[in-house]
Amino acid sequence: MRKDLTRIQKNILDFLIDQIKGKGIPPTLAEVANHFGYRNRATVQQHLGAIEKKGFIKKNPKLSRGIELTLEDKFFVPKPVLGEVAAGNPLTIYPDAIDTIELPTIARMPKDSFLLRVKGDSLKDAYIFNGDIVIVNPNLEPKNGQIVAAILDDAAVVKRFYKKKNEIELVSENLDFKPIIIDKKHSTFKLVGIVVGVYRSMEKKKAT
Amino acid sequence: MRKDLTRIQKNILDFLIDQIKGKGIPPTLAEVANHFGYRNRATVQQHLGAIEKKGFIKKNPKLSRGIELTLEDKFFVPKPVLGEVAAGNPLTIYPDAIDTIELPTIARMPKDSFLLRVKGDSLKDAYIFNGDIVIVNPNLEPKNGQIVAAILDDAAVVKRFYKKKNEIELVSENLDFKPIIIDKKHSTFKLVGIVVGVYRSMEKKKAT
DNA sequence: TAAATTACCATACAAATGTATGGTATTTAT
DNA sequence: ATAAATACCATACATTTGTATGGTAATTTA
Repeated sequence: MRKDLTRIQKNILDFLIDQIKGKGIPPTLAEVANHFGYRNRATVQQHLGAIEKKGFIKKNPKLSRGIELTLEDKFFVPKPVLGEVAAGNPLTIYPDAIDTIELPTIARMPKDSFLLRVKGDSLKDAYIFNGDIVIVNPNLEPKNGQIVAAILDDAAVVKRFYKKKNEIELVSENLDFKPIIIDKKHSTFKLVGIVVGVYRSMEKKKAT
Repeated sequence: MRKDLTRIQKNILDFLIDQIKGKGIPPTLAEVANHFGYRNRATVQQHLGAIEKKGFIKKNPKLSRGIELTLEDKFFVPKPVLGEVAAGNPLTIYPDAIDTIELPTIARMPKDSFLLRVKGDSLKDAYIFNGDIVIVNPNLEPKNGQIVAAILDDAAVVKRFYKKKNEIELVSENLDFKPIIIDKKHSTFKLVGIVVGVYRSMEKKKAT
C-alpha cells in the first residue's frame, strides 16, 4: 500500500530520483541534508524512514548510499508529458502535465528536456507515429544535422536542421520528402527544441 | 592519452562497469577487494590509482563510491548492444556486445533485459526501422496483446502476441498486414522475448 | 482535548570508507 | 643489469556514514 507523501517528503524523493537518475548514484544522508539546508543528518534519516514506510524507497541497512527506488523495480518511472505535437495545430505546452507516461529507466532524459506525445501521423516522414513520445531539449542551440522540433506555418514538424547562409533548411529523415527551405517568407517559423530521442512503449496499446 | 590496462586492471574496470551499469552504484574499495579476494583495500586503492592515471576512471576524492567512468559524457551513456535483428537471418545474440549505443543518460538497464539493434526495414510493419533499438526482456511470459520478438521461419519478427487454443496468432501493429497464425506446422517458431520498448536516438545519423 | 504525525534540532557511536605509508616479490622495460 | 612498473601484503588514521536516542514545536487527526 502506497500512502501519500507530504510536500517535504515529496521534495526529498524528487531529489533522490534526480540524483540517482541524473548523477548516477544515490546521495548520502549528509548530501541530502546539505542540499536542503538541514544542520544534521538525523532529520534526513527520519524523512527517509517515513518515505520508506510509505513504500517509495528501500534502504539497504549499513550500506553507504544504500537508497534504492522501488519505482525502479518496475522498470518504469513516471514522467510528465507536457504537451502534444500535432500537425495543423500550434504546439501547446501546458503549464501542468497533461498526462504521465512511464519511461524506461534506461531512457533517462536530460534535466531540462521534456516529453511530448505525438498525435496523429503527421510526423511519419520522420518515422515518428501517433502515440510516440519525443524527448525534446529546448535549451540547446541546434547544430547542423540535428533533429529539431519546430512550428512552421501552423504545423509542428520534426526534421533534420541545417543552417545555411541566408536560410534554414529542414530535411526529412525520409528522403522521399523534399527539404523545406526557410527564408524571410516564413515568419511563422519557431524552433521548439532539439529532439533528443523518440521512445515508444510497447506495454500499452497506443491511444488513438 | 589512454594507455593500455593490464589484465588485472582490465578485470577491475570491468567489475566497476558491471556494478555501475548493472547495479546502479559504484562499489566501495572494500566491495571491490572482497570481490577479488583481496585482504585489504589498499590493493584496490592502488589499482584504481593506476586505472585513473591511464584515464579510464575518475575518482572523487574523499567521496564514498566516488568512482566515475570517464566513458560517460554529459548526457549519454554507452550501453552494450547484444545482437541484431534482421529478417532472413536467424537472430544472433552474441556473448559479447557487438556494439555500443548511447542511450540518454544513465542509469541502468532493467537487469534481465537487453538491447537489440534493428537492421533493415523488415520490421517496419511494427513501426520499427533500421537503426532503432529495441529493448527486449527474455524472462517474462508473454501475455495476450503484448509485443514480442520471435524467430519464425528463419526471420525475426516483432509483433503483437495472442495465444489461442491450439495456435498462436501474431498480429502486426500495422493493420495492413494480415496476422500470422502459428500451429504445428511452424516448428521453427522461437520466442525471443517481450519487446518492452523502442528507442531511437536522434543524436547521430543512423548507420545503414 | 488528547494523541499522533510531522518537521526540525543536538549529541553520540560503531562501522565503513578513503587515504597514506611502508614493505616484499615478480614481471617488464631500458 | 638496473630501474621501473606491477601486484600483492599490513597497519594506521581522520572522515564519512548510517544509526540510535532524546528533545522541542507546530500541525493534523481522532
